[in-house]
Amino acid sequence: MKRNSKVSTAVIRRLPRYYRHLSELQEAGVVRISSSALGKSMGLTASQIRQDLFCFGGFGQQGYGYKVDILKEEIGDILGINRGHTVVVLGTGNLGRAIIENFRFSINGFRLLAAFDISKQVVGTRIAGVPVYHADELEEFLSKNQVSVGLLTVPIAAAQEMGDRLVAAGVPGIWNFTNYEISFNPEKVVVESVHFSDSLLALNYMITQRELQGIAKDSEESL
Amino acid sequence: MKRNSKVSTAVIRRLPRYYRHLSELQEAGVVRISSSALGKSMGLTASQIRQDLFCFGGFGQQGYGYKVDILKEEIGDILGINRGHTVVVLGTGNLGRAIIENFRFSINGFRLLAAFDISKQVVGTRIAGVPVYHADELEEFLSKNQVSVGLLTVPIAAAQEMGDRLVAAGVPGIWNFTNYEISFNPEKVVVESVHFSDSLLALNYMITQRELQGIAKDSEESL
DNA sequence: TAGATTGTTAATCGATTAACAATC
DNA sequence: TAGATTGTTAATCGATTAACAATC
Repeated sequence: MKRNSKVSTAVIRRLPRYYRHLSELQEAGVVRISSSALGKSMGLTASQIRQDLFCFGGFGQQGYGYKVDILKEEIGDILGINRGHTVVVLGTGNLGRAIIENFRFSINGFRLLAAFDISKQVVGTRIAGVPVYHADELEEFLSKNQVSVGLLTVPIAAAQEMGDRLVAAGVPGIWNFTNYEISFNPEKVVVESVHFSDSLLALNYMITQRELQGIAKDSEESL
Repeated sequence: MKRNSKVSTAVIRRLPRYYRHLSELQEAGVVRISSSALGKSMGLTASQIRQDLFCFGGFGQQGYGYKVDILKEEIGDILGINRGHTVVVLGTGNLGRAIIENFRFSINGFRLLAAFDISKQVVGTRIAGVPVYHADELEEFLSKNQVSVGLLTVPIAAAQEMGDRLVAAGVPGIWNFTNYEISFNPEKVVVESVHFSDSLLALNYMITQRELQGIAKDSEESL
């Protein structure tokens, strides 16, 4: 597999979407797809899809298109789905619990090893089969287990400190669900944040634009 | 306020980040900030920030910079935070419940009016003060209340149908947390999706790149 | 006033789209 | 073979960065 040394973030952000769409196609029993058909269903141009895949080498056949299962497999490899990566969850409040119980880690190539909290009520129990340890045991656990990603769902006040402890223990990835701009040495760790409020505010902007256009249109009509 | 008819999505996606950073600055008691200082703290260039704000007209003072409170207020207005928008939540499983209990809607300019579900155990109760109605009552509620956004946390199988019902009732925005590519008439509704798995897969890609670089480096060193 | 920093235009860079030869 | 569709280069478009006059 050819790997362009520098793949743009725009392409990287599209890869999971490709993977998801190809999974849906595969489930629907689609065997083969052309770049133009895939583009139509995803709202992208055929050219862009071919250009994106070209970053990693071609996976199609000229005159035929792409085999859905092969392309899905290849993109999965590029995303690192088969690398045996692992997660621990820090914080088992509502959100942490919801993710533990509902998010299909295995489908995304991750094993969920454990959760950590400080509440006596949950420490020592299991959530959806996942053991919950006391946060004091974090370092010991990390020294005994290869952990790829720490998922932060702790209260904002604890976010930076827990993150620092993960980084200090050599965890290479942080998946941040706290609505807080935690900051780490980018040499040591990759941070991916899910900011619900950024998402809602962007939606709010788009709705507002519609409303304003509606008003503008109305006053035009009333002229 | 000058509104460029066409503001790029790249700019729109940065607006909530500006808003969040300015809120943090305000809380920290910072009164004034220059584009270069804000850029440094957000990882953007000063030029980009000035260019972004220029889309909406200038909010700063030459030779001085930007007043944090004024800029925050202006960006809040651009995002539509003071427009009295409202939300209802569809689905009160773990994730829906977590969002209802933890997400600060009011800080983002939204009022959370109600939740809907089909489970007898929750219908008729309140979650964090929010009434839970039966999904059958959705249309009646929507006809009596101005609802701006429907938050979808229903099971995938129900996502499209519930979304269609929102759209049919004239709800202008859908905030989609189901990991499913629902599709609606873009003339009628704006959809903003939060795909946890896309986020984790992008993180996985970045971690994998690090690992591969590490290996490449190791084998260089061993030469 | 002098210094600082914005508002705004121009230049550069990068991403997307177009085009087409290669080939299945 | 003829038709279809990719891989890949070139052209275009848009976003970011640079520059600097305006002005606080």
